[in-house]
Amino acid sequence: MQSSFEPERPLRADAQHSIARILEAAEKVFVADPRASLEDVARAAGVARTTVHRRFVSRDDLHDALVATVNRRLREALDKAEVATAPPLVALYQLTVVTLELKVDWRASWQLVDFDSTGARGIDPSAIADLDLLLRRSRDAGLLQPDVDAEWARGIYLALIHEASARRRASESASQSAYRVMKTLLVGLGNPEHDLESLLSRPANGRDL
Amino acid sequence: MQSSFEPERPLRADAQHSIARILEAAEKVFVADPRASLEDVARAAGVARTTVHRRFVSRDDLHDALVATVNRRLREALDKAEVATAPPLVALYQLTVVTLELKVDWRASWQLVDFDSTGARGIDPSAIADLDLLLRRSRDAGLLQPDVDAEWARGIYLALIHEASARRRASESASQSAYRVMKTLLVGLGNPEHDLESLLSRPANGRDL
DNA sequence: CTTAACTGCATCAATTATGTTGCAGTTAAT
DNA sequence: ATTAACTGCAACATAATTGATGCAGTTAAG
Repeated sequence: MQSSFEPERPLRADAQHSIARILEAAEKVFVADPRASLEDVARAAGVARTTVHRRFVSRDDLHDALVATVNRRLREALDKAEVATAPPLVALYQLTVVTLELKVDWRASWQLVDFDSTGARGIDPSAIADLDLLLRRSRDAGLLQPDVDAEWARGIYLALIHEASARRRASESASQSAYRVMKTLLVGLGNPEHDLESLLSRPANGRDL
Repeated sequence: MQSSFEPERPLRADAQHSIARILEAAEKVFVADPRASLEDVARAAGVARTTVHRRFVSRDDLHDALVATVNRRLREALDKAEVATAPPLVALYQLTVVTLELKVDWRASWQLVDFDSTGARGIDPSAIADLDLLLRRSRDAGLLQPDVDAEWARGIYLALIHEASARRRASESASQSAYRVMKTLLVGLGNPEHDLESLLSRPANGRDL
């Protein structure tokens, strides 16, 4: 929210309920069309358009709130997975399951998150830190390649989750999707029978492939 | 474009030039803000707003044209890579290099493409067919796992390219990025020293991880 | 129960985006 | 060189969106 430092008393229960409904409706509507009007959002939320404006100063404010929602849920997911203490593979798997659901349910809001900033639209830096911690622990446990690039690993992990959530079929359970992601992350799609390591042995100059 | 079946004579050279500049400007502007107005686009293109409207009936029409541009370039990339005849690994690598550039230069337009449709905003079905052909050839050549899911493989490949293009650094050359993508696609990020195959041995139920 | 908060509705204001038209000047194509 | 096409500019029209306000009725909270 845009308000400087929230000095106000807590909102009444029905107001909080309105906010929740508006956020959920905004997510639904913006998935279908990011350019949808706030009136569309209000209609989907079952509230009057003025209520949307009362709760969110502007469209930007609403966007900020959606990003905040994603950040909050991501934080919960990280905490739930116990990234700092659980065995890396277990934590990675748990995190994958929950984050998959988060990306399925909050796809449009997720896209509003700016992974390169820490402002109102930025990603929670502690979330990135926790994710990196988990990946580092995975590497140190011998799970990931010792020389793996941290940013690339993080990006790939999130990209795989994104992809899995995008083409998640009704027939596939969350755990199956998570399994897919983990397997692709760790061993890729290559045939283990084939000696791919030698085929890919020229990191200095990719032209040699 | 929206026009039903283009019965008109070819456009004059300067008009074609305007169209090209507008499309490039639209790409630039929409990367920064998908909600930007057509006036912003016109300004960036160095033409009058009315010219934009003359060349593109509506905002939707402009979007269609951007999608068409992506489809055209993708087609060129596939042809250039000789996906049907070149050795799979070579073709895959060539395609990766060119598609990486395409995604870097036309990021916003790429996002307008609907991979699940074949309409005006849909992806060129022949492009998907060619990509699938290449992946099938790769699988048959023993490069990919024999039981790999076609849709998943295609999605992952594009997701990796997307990720690589998103965090492509100035310091990294196109071929280096392509190498990264290929390696991750084929062997993942897992440590080959570690017996990951056995860790990941329960495809039926991911919970057993 | 009392009160303050919240909502819906109607209304108004201001801005912005979209799209069209006419005209004068310029430019590509034959 | 002639002509048709194209562009910029100004002007106009319209619609959509955003945002604010007042008021009456309802509801949560003490």
